[in-house]
Amino acid sequence: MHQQVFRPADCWKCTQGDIYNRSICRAAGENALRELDRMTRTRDYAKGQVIITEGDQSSFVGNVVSGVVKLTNTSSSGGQQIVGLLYPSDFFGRAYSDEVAFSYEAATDVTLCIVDRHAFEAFLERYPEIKHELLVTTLDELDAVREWSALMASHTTMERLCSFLYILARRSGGQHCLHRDTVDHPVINLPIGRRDIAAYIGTTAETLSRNIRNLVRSGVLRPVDNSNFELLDGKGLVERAGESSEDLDELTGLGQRD
Amino acid sequence: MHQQVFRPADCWKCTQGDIYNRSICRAAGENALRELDRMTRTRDYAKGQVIITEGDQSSFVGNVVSGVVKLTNTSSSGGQQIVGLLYPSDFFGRAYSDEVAFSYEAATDVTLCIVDRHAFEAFLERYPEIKHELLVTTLDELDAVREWSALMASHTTMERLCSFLYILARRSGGQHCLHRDTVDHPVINLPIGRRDIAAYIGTTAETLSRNIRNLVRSGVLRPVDNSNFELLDGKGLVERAGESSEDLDELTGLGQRD
DNA sequence: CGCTCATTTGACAGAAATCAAAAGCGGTGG
DNA sequence: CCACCGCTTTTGATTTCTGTCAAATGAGCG
Repeated sequence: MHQQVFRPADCWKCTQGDIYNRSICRAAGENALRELDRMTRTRDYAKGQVIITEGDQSSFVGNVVSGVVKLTNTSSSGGQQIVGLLYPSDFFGRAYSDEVAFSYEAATDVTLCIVDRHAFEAFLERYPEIKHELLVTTLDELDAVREWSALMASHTTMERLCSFLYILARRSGGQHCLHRDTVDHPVINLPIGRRDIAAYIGTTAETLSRNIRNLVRSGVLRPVDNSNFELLDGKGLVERAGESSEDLDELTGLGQRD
Repeated sequence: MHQQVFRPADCWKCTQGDIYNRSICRAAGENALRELDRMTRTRDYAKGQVIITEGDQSSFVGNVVSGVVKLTNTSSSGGQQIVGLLYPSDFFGRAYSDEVAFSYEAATDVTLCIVDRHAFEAFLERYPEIKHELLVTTLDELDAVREWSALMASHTTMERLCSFLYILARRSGGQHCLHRDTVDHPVINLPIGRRDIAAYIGTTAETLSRNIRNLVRSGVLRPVDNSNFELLDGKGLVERAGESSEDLDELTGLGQRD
């Protein structure tokens, strides 16, 4: 997935590669990185494993190193609602709160770089520049989530689906984890099941299925396998999203910031 | 709206009343408050006036003192989409960014307490405890917006409308600005027009109108005037929202944190 | 009062949810 | 390797809901 070799002793640094440059530790100096090395450790979760359960004590936080984590909100009625997807370099968990508001679940096999929450908070006090980075990151993400929720207020399912796919295309294909068949035809990977996607974009699995079929029939997508689609007509996708690509680009930092 | 008399020279303090206790300056000590007094000023905007335009340089930030501010996202297609509502004590504007992502517009006549953005950022460096408060506030708000966006993924318009109304009931009736006819029948005030509400909850003005009518006919709401409804059956409202009131309560800090 | 704009209402066509059933996929164990 | 099982996804038929167009009503304002 990444060319880089991951070194456990070097977790938060994660080399000069993608993750380091995008996670909050890009603001960390030598000393801070050394400290982080000592206090963090990596942990793997198999697809489907629950990492943190909604309502739990917030005991650790961290970064996604590889794979995709899904953020869910379990409504009292029992329904599980997707609230966001976390990609490599995204921060997860809840600092400065005793309780976590959402569940975190491994959407694929994932590797996380985790750190005790209280230790991390103490660490932030020692390194205000990193705390500052966390604040800026959070503000950016807030903007992104607001924009996302505006997008999800689109009237038709097709608009919402295309917005979702466009963002996925940029996250899964454009930044980390390059998967391309040809230069102009990125492959969009759907890391979660149809039912989850449907709930995420506010529809049902049936309607979602029909809309995907329409995109395939009209030549926008070509199915590779059940969870991978080649994007043949990016322009068509954007048109159907009913938004300009600039607007959609602002959202690339979907699950977590850019 | 508030019994308190607002004193310009005392803006961020805003007296011992509601606003002070809920805004980030609750973390401010004596010295910080004195400084804030000097650097802030209040400004009134008439209903409909634009406070900050999307894409503008982020030149000032502040707190809502009275009234309601609507946060909008202008899509490239020209459509204006409501992204959130800001009530008294809510922070507005964008710190640590040169550009603002959304427009801020006075939904009612409003009074704001404003401060130059760079001066405020410099101020935060001098008072880390307030910067900390801003971080915590932002994290809380992020959770709230995420939950809101999950709510907006409800399938039917009625569910989304009832969730919206429930939150409004708590914001406009429960916390500041108590308006009650009887103990159990709060009055819900709609600070924005139908068209805006419709866009906010992802439907059209026509469908919204029909859904409101249904709520009135089934005895959940009683119209007081065009923008105020008495909530006769709070339980019915929650049932129709398809969520438990606990879930909805977490969202009270809608536009901005709690 | 007459103007404009917002909101409501009605009629209708189109989109989406629902119910029911078939097909596809992934794992297990023979 | 194959058959079987449970699960997800797709498909079809039907009903309900929602968006759209058009027109009437109502509210605010000079």
